[in-house]
Amino acid sequence: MEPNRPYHHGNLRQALLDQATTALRDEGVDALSLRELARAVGVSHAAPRRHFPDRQALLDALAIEGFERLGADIRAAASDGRDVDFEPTLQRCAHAYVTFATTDAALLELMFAGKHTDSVDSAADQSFAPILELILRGQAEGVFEHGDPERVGLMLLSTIHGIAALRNAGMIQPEQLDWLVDDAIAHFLRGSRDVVTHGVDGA
Amino acid sequence: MEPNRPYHHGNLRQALLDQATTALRDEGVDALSLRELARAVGVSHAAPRRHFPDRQALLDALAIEGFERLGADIRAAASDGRDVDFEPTLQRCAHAYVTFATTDAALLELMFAGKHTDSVDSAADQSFAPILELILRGQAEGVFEHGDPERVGLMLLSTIHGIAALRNAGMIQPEQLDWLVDDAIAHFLRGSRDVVTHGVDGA
DNA sequence: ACCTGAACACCGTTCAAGT
DNA sequence: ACCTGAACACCGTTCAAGT
Repeated sequence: MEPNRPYHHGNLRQALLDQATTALRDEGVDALSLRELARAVGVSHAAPRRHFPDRQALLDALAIEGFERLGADIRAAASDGRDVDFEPTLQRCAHAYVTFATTDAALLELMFAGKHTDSVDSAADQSFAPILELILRGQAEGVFEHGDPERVGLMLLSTIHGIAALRNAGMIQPEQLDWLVDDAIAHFLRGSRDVVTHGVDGA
Repeated sequence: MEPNRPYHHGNLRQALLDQATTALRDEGVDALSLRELARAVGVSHAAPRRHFPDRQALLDALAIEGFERLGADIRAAASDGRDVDFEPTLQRCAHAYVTFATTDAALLELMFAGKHTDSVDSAADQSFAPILELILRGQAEGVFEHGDPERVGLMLLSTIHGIAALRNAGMIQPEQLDWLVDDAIAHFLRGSRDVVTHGVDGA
């Protein structure tokens, strides 16, 4: 829309990332080619190189954007009803995670592929921070399982992530999804009946 | 070694699968090319097509072999001490799962990629059968969490798989792995209280 | 039945050259 | 600084042809 941009874009980098995000959702990782991205954006096949030295750099950037969006989704779910009960807040966060994970399954795989650089790792830490905060709050209120928050957080994350992964693998059916997430949350709460052991009662 | 085999192999299919398994472990999925496989096995680049119509067919076959091996590993862990306590048996199974998953991280991704055919799904079901059996036994003995075994099984599987996935993504450190798995198991047991707190020393 | 060899379309990556 | 266009090596897939 501007008159004097160099060739085609003021911001080729973001245009490529946006196009890649769509293509990733529609076609999967394997179908994601730098050449086709360049074509779709209207630029020569060598142009992306200025912004992403190789294909992996593009994938890393996508993963970082993914973690940022995931973190924002979780944060939104957490602050949505900060003034109310702990359990539904935690549930909203978990469902936000699973919704993200199932909506952008290919992106999720990318984010957890583990081939990425340090910058991706720190983006991941950022996105999980609100979960840790929530756990601390739950422990302070006495409704969440005790123990080292770091480890309990990894445990909760593992469970929710595992549910999402099994769903994306087709091993969990859509109808089971919400149930399982709520069960998983209940597993980590103190005092809400028969979840693990059966909690509260003395002995 | 035989004198009169057609060109190079009596069993090209298995030779390709074996080579692929090694390459997968050493180089990852992206580096897995049919042409290089054919080369490594000493056959023309078009030869694999008789056995695997396309690349995905090879990946599916690898996934099936993976599930068979995983199932065998779990079954071995389960029957290793069938006559002793339930908890250590379950722990051995879970550790077998995680060991498999972290040793063959790329293969695990393939197995849970979800793009595969029905034959892969049934192989997956087969490999998880011993877990379900074990849960039934644990419930009968009254030491394992109650509830629909199908759902509790998915829950347990999600948790263990999630731990393995986060480990492969680099978000869980090697030293934390065993701890987390044992904690996860304890989470599903009845009567062994306050699992994730600090366990060993008296209250 | 099983494999070969050439061919096609596509890709990631590189680099001299343009503006 | 940012992009183009040609070039290179590699790949998956196809198919007529060999044994």
